[in-house]
Amino acid sequence: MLKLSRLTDYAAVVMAQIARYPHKPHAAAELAQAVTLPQPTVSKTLKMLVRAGLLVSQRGAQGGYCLARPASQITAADIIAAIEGPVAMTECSQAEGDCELAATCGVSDNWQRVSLAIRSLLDSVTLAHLADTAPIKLPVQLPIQSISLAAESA
Amino acid sequence: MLKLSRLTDYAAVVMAQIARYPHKPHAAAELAQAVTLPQPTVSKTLKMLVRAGLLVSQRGAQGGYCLARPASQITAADIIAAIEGPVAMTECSQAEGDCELAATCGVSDNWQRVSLAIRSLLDSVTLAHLADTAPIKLPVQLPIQSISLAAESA
DNA sequence: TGATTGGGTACCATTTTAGTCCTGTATAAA
DNA sequence: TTTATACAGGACTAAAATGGTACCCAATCA
Repeated sequence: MLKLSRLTDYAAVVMAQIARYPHKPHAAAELAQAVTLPQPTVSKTLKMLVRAGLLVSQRGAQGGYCLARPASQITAADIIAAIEGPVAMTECSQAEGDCELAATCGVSDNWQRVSLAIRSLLDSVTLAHLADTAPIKLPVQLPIQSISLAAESA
Repeated sequence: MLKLSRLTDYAAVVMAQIARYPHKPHAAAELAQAVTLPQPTVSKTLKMLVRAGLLVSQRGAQGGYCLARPASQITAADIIAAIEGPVAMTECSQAEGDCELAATCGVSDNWQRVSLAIRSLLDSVTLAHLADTAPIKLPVQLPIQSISLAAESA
């Protein structure tokens, strides 16, 4: 289904929640309550986001989590990567030379292009967009034939 | 990682292989050999593709698999859907009302838009493109601000 | 009639995912 | 200085998805 994992989904929701009140630290318990999810799970997600550098944490009383940078500078791709690792549609599009089928498959080049296009789409969507209740404006897909700018050839 | 499952990858490779020689039926064993994958696995994949209506099969001696329609009318989204089910990034973007967090999450609308954009990207890539050894021309992502066409608001 | 080739299903092993818990450490306030 | 608060890290378990295989049946053609 090309689906995000559940944790990634949680991460987005939690990040959005923080983004809406960016000026105070948010404790895990508070966030868990706000998004009605079990606390340990939310905690786990938060830790991953810190390790990825998207959140900063403050220990101790009155501590909690804050965005590491403005919501407009955190992308959907960042959040996905924080939980699931780098966005890549196929095995071979993440690391070079790992796929010993490359010779017979003859599809990898084009998959990688698709992967890249999705990646750049996700790069263009920021947390500020996600957290906004108004709809994001996304490019509508034009027919391929009408597009002049092409990916570089391999 | 937002990754395709391995079977989906196989499916694309196998479909591309058939697309390159569209005029004769291809036996599972022949295809397995061509793409150097175990035969039972290739068979399984082929069966799924038939059930999804992307391939037609012919039993008996000299039988095999053919494309159900021209490669230019089979999309990447079709292939993915055949193996993994409909393309949808989040739980709530596939079926309405299944996500009881919708009230607190406040992100679902925008995720759905992103999901739709990816979907239309995948709809625009055909098997003919994938099977082609020349690079596909894909739209380069423009900055969101510069895009005038917006998704309909909910 | 028998060889060939796909169809369907059930099954198993492995990996991934989700979720929980425990113990340790930093911080702020009393 | 003490104590309550809150994050850090890792281990562990349960459940689900995934990948792969095997088996037997049905259709087709020579």
